[in-house]
Amino acid sequence: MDFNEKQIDILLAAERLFATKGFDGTSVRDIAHEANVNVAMINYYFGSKDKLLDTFFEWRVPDFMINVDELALIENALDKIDTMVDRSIKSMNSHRKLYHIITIESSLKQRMLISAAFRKLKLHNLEVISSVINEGVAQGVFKGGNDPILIHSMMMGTFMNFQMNYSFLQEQLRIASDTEYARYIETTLTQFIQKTIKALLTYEK
Amino acid sequence: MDFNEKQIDILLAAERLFATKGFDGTSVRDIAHEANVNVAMINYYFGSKDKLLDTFFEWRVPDFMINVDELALIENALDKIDTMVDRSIKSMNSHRKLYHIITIESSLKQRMLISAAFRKLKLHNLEVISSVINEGVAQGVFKGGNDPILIHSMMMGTFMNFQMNYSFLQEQLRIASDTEYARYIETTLTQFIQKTIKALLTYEK
DNA sequence: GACAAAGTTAAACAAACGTTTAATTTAAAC
DNA sequence: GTTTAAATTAAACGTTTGTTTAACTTTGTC
Repeated sequence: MDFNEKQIDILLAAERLFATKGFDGTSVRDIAHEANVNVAMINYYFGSKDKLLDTFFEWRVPDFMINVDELALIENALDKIDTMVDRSIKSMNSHRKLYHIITIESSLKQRMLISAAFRKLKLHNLEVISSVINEGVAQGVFKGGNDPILIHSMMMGTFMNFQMNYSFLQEQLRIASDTEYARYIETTLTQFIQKTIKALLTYEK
Repeated sequence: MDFNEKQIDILLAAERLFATKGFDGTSVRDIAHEANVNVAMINYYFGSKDKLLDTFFEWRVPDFMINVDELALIENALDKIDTMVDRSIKSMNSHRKLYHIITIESSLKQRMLISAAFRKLKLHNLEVISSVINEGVAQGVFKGGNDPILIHSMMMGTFMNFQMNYSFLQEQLRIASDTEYARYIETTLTQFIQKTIKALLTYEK
């Protein structure tokens, strides 16, 4: 999975355009123009527009996997939650536009390659969360009876909501720039999700 | 805002197709075929494909507004949260496919009419949540320092995640049918969000 | 420097797109 | 029954779509 300069130009151009116009809303000519290459180069290198999206996702997907090794070093269950959330949000946020596209595309159509890879990713991250929670329950730090699927959904959903309602939230939070918004996600939003999960896992009744 | 039978056929056909294929992924010929009408009827009645989406949204948007009158009758702050969440989820869930499309479309493009109407809707619901929380804080039932925007985002995001990751979650939760999934959202997921908000608002530190 | 392979280009391809036209049918009004 | 407007149709409109072609240039190898 190594690409030459021109291929990377195309992948990055596609990433930018898909994020603002969607997959169907972006033409291969748009991509070619944005990447400063000839239209035919996209089919030459990637086969088709669909395969470009597949390749694109496979290129980025490893970045979204939660690192298990790092978590294994942490003993305290509450700290584990914090680190897990922090790393998850950071990885999604660093490629947030891609994550946006993938979520939309896999929710709309049967994209075999993407759906399969995306499914594996979610399954991995779900298992990591599950084990962190179960460990905390075993230690007596967390209350039982909380479905990890729901907690996982809450984390992913809250983050995604910040992508999908970007302009509304930027206005409401009085955030001027793109970079400040990204920083807000990695600080305030991350802390909110950490607090929410911990509140939930220690909540009586 | 009253439509004849044929117009409603078109709106319903569009709703079904947009939900599965997206707006750009659906052609006016698809819609015409699904609604059993001539292609030209869509432009005849709605002007254009874009205006069809606008009309479509305006047609449904009142259903998504949280009813303030009902909440005013409830005194207990915790009960207010429960009712507010229950009604929000119920309304979104009853038109969940439309909500799916609108979220995607308004996140991708500058759709003036939709964005404006959607913005008003979110603003209304956000204000309702804010007042419920502030009331609870004034009563001493809730801890202060929780931004209503984040709680609102959490609720909407968690719900939306259940739309966007439909097949993954259906598989993980071992839910066989569409109706059972809808029921799960209105029971288990609703309770989870209610619990999460209450845990958050009463959480120490 | 000849040769083969890879890279690159403009042009053309058929198919699908949203929309409009002009002709025809239906419905309502008098 | 005639007239007028609304509804409906098949066909065509000009664009744009993703993809392919065939000619050309660059690059690396012997």
